[in-house]
Amino acid sequence: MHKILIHGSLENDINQDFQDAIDVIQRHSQIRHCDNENKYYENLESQQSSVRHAISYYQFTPHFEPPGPMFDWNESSSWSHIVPDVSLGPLCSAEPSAFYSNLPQRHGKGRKKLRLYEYLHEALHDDNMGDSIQWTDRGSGIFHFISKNKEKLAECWGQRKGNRKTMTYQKMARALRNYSRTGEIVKVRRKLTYQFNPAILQRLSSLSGYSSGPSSRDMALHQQGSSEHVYYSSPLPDCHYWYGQYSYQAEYDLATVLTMHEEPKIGVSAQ
DNA sequence: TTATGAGGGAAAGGGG
DNA sequence: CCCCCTTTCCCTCATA
Repeated sequence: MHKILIHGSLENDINQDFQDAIDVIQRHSQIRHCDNENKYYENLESQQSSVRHAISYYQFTPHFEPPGPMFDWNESSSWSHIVPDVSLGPLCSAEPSAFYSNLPQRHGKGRKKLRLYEYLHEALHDDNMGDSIQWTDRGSGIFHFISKNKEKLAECWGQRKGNRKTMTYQKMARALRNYSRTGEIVKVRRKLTYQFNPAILQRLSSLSGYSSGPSSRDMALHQQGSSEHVYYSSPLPDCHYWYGQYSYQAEYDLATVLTMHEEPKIGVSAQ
């Protein structure tokens, strides 16, 4: 875990983050064998309602379908190429970056409005947003915001939507919290860290063509995680696995989620 | 103690 | 008008 080859300004953030991740993993590798359930129930007391909602939602929706039809932009969009290192200046421009500027009009047929989780997935593959949002573990859809620049991403989101007032991280995070009820994204117990629903992630990935062609940014992150190979060995969990393991999530912290891939699955998803 | 992040109620906004 | 998905505001709580 010594050498991390990251270019430019990301280095500090990533190093710091990676260090934190290791930290957490080490700290929790000692307790995860016996403490997962305890942690869950412990926290359930404080957030029971929303978590239960999420759980029951999945339980009664074995084949999870995201609410509503998805956007219909196809993978021949500009997603297949990555702008290497284009600076956006202080913030993103009023117009969406060149990277995904063609997306909005691709929503013509079905859902018209871009959803926040879609935007975040875009940003995750946008080099220009690398200082604001990054994959923590792409394989399991875990990502985090960079504290220092998270407001930039929020502002871009707000501009994209054409909101009247400036979007802030706080407000964006409120919207993110709404997802914990419907399940598109859940909170991982680590600062600024969230996780896509695997079904959503899969769809976003296939639509964006990113499952096959990682950007340079992804490669860098891949390298970051390579010293802990379990990061990227994660198969796409099925929905049962998701709600059984992750969506309680909320109560599992990053280390638990990540290390879970090497643990035998707990028999929660039996149904 | 302060700063920062997190959680969520409530109501308004705005598109479909 | 209703519903969905936020957006906006605001308050409380947790923790580093």
